Amino acid sequence: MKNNKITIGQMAKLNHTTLATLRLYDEKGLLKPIEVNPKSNYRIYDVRQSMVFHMIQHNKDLRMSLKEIAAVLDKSSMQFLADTYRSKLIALDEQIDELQWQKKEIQSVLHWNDYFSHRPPNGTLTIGYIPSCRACVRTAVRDYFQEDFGSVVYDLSCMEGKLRQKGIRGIYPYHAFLTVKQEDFLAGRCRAARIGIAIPDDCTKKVETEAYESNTSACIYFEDFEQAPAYMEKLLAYCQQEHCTLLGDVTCQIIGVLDAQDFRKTAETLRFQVPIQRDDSSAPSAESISG
Amino acid sequence: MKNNKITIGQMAKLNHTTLATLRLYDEKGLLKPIEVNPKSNYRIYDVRQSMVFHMIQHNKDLRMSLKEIAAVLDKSSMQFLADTYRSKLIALDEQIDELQWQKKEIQSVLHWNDYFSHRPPNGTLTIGYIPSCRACVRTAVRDYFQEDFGSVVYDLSCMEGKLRQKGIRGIYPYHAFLTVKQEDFLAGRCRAARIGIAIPDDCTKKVETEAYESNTSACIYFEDFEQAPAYMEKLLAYCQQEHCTLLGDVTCQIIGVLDAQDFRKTAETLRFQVPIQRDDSSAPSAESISG
DNA sequence: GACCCTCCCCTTAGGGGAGGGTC
DNA sequence: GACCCTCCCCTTAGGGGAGGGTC
Repeated sequence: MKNNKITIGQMAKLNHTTLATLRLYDEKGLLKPIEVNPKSNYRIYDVRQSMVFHMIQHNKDLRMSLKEIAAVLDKSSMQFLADTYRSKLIALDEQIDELQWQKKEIQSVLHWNDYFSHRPPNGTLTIGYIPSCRACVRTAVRDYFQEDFGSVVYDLSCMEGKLRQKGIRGIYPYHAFLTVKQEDFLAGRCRAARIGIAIPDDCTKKVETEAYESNTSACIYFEDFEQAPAYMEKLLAYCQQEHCTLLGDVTCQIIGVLDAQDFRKTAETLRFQVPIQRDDSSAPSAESISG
Repeated sequence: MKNNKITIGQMAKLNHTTLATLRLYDEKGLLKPIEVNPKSNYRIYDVRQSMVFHMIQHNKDLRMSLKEIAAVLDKSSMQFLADTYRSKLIALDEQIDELQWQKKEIQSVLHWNDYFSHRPPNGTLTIGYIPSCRACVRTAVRDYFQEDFGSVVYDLSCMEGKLRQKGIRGIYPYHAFLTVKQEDFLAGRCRAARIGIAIPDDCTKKVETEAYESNTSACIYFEDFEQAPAYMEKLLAYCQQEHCTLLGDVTCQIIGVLDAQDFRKTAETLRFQVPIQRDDSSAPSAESISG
């Protein structure tokens, strides 16, 4: 080390970096050697340039791009540095929020995964608790049950696209559903009335939603959208047999859309559900549907 | 839309994405069209593939790479998906910690920046508060004051490299210092005894450190390392004039290392400081150094 | 005429060579 | 012999063309 001069190899070793990095910084104008041998092109650095290297490295630790770092070096202004850092601080808070969202989202998918893995088998009839939610809902412009699941997917994709534009993401696995009016259900007509997507609690201010109260529902699980009418009939029969009074419209809840054996294929997992009240007296009441 | 079949353009519009993205996913095997016209190579998708696209998009929102997503699709296993997500959760916590560190680091640089901008001018003599710290310290193997600032930079870079390997970063702007023994100071010998780097409080367990207590010090600010001996003499004269009793060794604190006008150049900003007790009585005590 | 195709070049921050001079 | 040089290719997730066929 004569006059503080060192070779690129010594510079790299001193700063625990590589030749490629130093050459890149030279090329990008971040850190140029103080001297270049004109015939061999050998780079010569001053030891004190380690300080500049440390500054660059520190700024990289703060996730700044080389371009941003170059701008700071070019300006060489404390004011500019402070301004840059202050805007970084704001961006950092947003990034932390983003990571928190990702955590929450992963946890909710893990929960769904667990739920899906333990869902009742095809055809199961039950009476169960349905939690409340808020949902973005549209009137069905076509009768999905007369078409096929593709038309449901199409309309849901359109709706999800609009939700995304409003900053609502993570609607996977689909918290989506169709509804069938109670009168159609009773008449055995499997006809879609509305289509909806449940919205996470913290996003309900971003879009217009409707409240769905928690309730006790009679449910039937099934796995083929085309068989929906048949399963709806079974649910109706079940309600009659169990002496249920209907308290609202029927929902066709979409539980899963991907084939559990091949995620690249679609396979519906569905549940018809209708809020009910069970008649404990054997004598049927006026609203009872037991025939 | 015949039989749920749509063109690549319709698929892109439906999912608010681009042709380039769909072609890339085709190439990478993430999402292949159900059909390709053999003579025109036109891609045909099934609307229901939107569901697969949504899954891909959702996983991208969770910062998964296309390779990771492809692995999930290839395995098509709920167990594998859950395992992937659980390891993501752990990684996310680390990333959040990292962002929190960056915030803290930026705030500390902003604070330093403010301090640096308001530092007393060259040659200022003061008596002031010096906060406590813990530092990683080495015996000086050469006398920096007889060489030049390059040798300080060299040794600090070596020390910082070792600290980095132990996971201690962000030692910028340099919280570094040299020390001079009290006896040398009194004899007017500007000779380095030790070299040290202050360690952030939350990292003191990662490396062996020594405690430096807070104190009241007589200080002199200066800006040229080569002039250190002259400024040390001035500090000594000041101590005598102010009837100070020395309470420890002298520290040559490095305040800044980069040129405030050109961040690519080095320019030292320094402060000699020595812990003292001021003798309020005009009669000098035994330890007093007033001549 | 609108839509789709396949190249091809570009972006970040280097890593890892090959082939050839230099201290 | 160890060190350094300049290409050159590679990685991510597409964006933005050009030039040419297709519905």
